[in-house]
Amino acid sequence: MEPAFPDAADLLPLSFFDRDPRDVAPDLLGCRLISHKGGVPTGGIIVEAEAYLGSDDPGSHAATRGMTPRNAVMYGPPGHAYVYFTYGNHFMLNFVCESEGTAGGALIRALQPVWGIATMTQRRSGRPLTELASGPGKLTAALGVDLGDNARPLNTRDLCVYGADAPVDSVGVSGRVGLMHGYEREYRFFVKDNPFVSRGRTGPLRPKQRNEGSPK
DNA sequence: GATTGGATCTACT
DNA sequence: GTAGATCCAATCG
Repeated sequence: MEPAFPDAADLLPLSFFDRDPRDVAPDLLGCRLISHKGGVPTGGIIVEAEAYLGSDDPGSHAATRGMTPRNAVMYGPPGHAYVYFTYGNHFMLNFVCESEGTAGGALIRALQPVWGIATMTQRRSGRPLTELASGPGKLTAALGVDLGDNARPLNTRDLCVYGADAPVDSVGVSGRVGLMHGYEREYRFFVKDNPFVSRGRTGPLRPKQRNEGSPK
């Protein structure tokens, strides 16, 4: 059955995020993320996260061109959700870190489903448990997170983060996934021996060669 | 107006 | 298991 629901007293204070993302990301492992979309609590344990810095990080949105309307949230106060649309179909969920005025965030890449599994399974078209949230786009779909959650504080009923119930067994570190620049930096943290961690890269990373004739 | 960007999904070997 | 196509928005010139 489902483990006990986290107590409100376990909510992470927003100050938890007011520091370097490289410290926040590993600390998020084992923490519990829960959403209340449609009145149904869904969520689980964070098992994979990546750190993104500000202007000094080539893999960050903030590095490309400073602040833009899209990534402005990353410069805002810590402890807020930074949700952004990509791939035309998928969302990415980040937690804003660092003090207001400094860009920084932790990207949540994988979740171990715990609460509302039935609902999440429906949202994921009946996929097996291990694939409900084993990826950034998958996990937002499972939780029902969308652009409406952008800039939302992480201590509200709709979306909140609780501290770790128990320390994680073993934390692994590796290079980040899916980046064309800055991927060599080892800012990716995950729980070792956990089947819910995303596989990282599978297919070729850069198709690059598109439109080979194929007139239409 | 044109190009870039990255994860997921589906089909096939 | 592997490979390729898809898809929408933001950014750039």
